[in-house]
Amino acid sequence: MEAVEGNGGGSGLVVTELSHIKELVKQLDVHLGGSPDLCKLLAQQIFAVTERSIGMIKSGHFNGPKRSAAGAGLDSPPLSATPSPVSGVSNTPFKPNKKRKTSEKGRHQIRVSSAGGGADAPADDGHSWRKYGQKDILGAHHPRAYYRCTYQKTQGCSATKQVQRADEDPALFDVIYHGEHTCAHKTAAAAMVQPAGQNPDAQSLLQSLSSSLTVKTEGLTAGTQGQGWSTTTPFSFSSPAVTPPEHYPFSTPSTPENYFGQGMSMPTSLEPSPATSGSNHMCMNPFQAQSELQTMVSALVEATSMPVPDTTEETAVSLDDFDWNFDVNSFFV
DNA sequence: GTCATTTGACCGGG
DNA sequence: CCCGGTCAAATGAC
Repeated sequence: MEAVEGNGGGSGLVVTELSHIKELVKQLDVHLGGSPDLCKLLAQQIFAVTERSIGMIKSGHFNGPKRSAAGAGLDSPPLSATPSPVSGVSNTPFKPNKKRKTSEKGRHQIRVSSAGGGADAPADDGHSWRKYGQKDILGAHHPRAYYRCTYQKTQGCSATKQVQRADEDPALFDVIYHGEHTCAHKTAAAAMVQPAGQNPDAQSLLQSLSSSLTVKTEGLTAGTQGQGWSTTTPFSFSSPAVTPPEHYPFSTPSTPENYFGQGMSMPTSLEPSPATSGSNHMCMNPFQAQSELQTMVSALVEATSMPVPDTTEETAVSLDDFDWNFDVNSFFV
């Protein structure tokens, strides 16, 4: 089989790695046994993104996001986290700058589905947000909502996010995260800290998974240089237990069913036909996909290392609900 | 009463 | 001047 054209010979390896990921996740499901459903949720996310990546690579269409914001000049978080505009209270009636430069802390854009279908916003991402503004954006069909961490005032958390419904598909939302959460308050999903490893086997698998992802990303970088995307995925997996990125796309502490009940686009609808890839909203380029994958995997690593909270052993659903047996090699026919 | 959301105004970069 | 991001008063929900 010849590798797919479009981006060097790296794609073949990529697909191989992706199929490997799926196998690993499968095994993970077995090893996790009575793990919380969050683990399962994340595993499903990994599956979905994996398939997306494969689809993109196969079709050779790495159409980036409409707005080049994501791939532009991210990262470069030159601190300055401690602004010193304090003196503003009292005498001086003059207001501080209401606008910040776009060179804020690290940004991270993701695309999520609405929860349930009719929702007007993506579901909880594990943090408490307070809406502080909404604007109609030129050229966009839907307004953009601005959120900031609920605990910005009490704990000085500077995390913010922007949520905007996708132009074409109202079920999808573009979420851009700014800054990192410094607040200690998180919901169950995001509060997973690193106690003691309860499932060493699973952790081992996940670490292996992480390695696969890293290799894959490198392959893509080498094969598709010059596309205009900046490989801005500063995720580091050198240590499995070190602070991973907090903002991973999905997480539902209370009602995880919402995601996969119907709103989530599942495997069956993920592989339409390569020919019509133009009208599809796969607005993530491979690097973004890898970013999502790595983020979710890191969350999984955390999840596996936490003790079972509420002996909800019954929640051990099987991943067999989805077609894990789909053959990656079929893409190369 | 407290807290979150709404909404128009304001600010500043491009 | 235009447009995106933020502020803050008004309003609503609990």
